[in-house]
Amino acid sequence: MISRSAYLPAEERREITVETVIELAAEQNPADITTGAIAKRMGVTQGALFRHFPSKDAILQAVMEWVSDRLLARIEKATSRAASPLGALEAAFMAHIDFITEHPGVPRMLFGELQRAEQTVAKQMAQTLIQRYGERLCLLIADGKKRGEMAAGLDEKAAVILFIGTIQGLVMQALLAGDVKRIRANAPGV
Amino acid sequence: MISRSAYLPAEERREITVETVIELAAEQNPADITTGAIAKRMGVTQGALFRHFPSKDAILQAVMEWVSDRLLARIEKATSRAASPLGALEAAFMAHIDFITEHPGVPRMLFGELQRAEQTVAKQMAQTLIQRYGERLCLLIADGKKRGEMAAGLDEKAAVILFIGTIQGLVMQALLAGDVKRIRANAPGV
DNA sequence: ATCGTTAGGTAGTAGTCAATCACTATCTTT
DNA sequence: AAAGATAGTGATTGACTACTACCTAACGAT
Repeated sequence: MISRSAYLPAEERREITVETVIELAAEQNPADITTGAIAKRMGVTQGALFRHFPSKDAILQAVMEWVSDRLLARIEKATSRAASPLGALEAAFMAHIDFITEHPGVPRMLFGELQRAEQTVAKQMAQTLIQRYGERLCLLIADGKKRGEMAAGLDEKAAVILFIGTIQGLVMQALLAGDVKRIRANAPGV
Repeated sequence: MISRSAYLPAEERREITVETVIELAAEQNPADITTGAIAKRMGVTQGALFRHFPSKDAILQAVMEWVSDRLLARIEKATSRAASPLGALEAAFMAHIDFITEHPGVPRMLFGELQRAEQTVAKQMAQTLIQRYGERLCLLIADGKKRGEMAAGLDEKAAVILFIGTIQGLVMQALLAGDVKRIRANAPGV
């Protein structure tokens, strides 16, 4: 069959919706992505979205789930391939940067969620994502200290803040320059 | 006169408005601070705001101006008192952290502005603020290299990203924990 | 081929928001 | 004390939002 069917199955629609939101987040403020804008980009009417999601927040929730799964999986994969803890950290860093380069909307959505006042489910997911990420890094650093790869006096929590902060800094620079590719160019130097 | 007059002069109202916005930004998502919420906090009606500002964006613009002036002045003051470039960097770091601790809404507003898609005047001011800040740091680092305080091979731009990124990281941690004081506690360690 | 199920369209509703405007209260100048 | 100027009120407007109810078109199993 060459021609696609006019209707998509529900699961596929949900997937496409999530990807569309991340796509839109790369172009505009995640805070004012409307359901209308999402639907328009998908080539459907606005009301159709609510056949697959009970609310807008449920959409954001699905997005955070998507991000969590993919990002953590990539980090896991990258670190497991590395020989030493230090190498694993570097691999995690580059994997993270690669992920963001592919999906520039992701850090914006994450930060946007964290900014929210109400404790939504989506915000909770963003929080646990970063928390789990931090723990993973903490383990790597502890491991590195044991093997003598890193200074024993190193404060692990501070190091984690530095690690994530550096990525945030790169993202912010890209936000300022409006240029996503610059991230990749600067990353090795840092 | 003990009792205040019922009406405030325009200049004072503008000042209070700006401070109120920063206050609100510390408690909720800057993106959805409404003119109604600002007015309510000030104890005036919503319409009254538009007697002193032509639009909501003009209010945000005034806020960014307020932030720019105060933050840069503090950094300048802190760095000028330091004996060496390295000491100046440390002083700038702590001055910045202090400023954020006093006004937790500031980084949130800054980041919120940078996220916006449209090129508003407020966004431009945020951009130039960070740009000028970065240049100032760059000079300090270059100076430090000359005096041999820092490694000559150090990439200045990367170092600046690290510097600002670290502060961003601390802010994000506070955002996660919902605890502003933690910033100050962790700062020296980093 | 038929019929129940599911995806999507159409056309709304209720609510919120920034901005406006006619009016009133307060202050200042003379 | 009168008059003009300024600060603030309160009601309203129009644009935009998430969400819904009802209907139609396509699908899939028998």
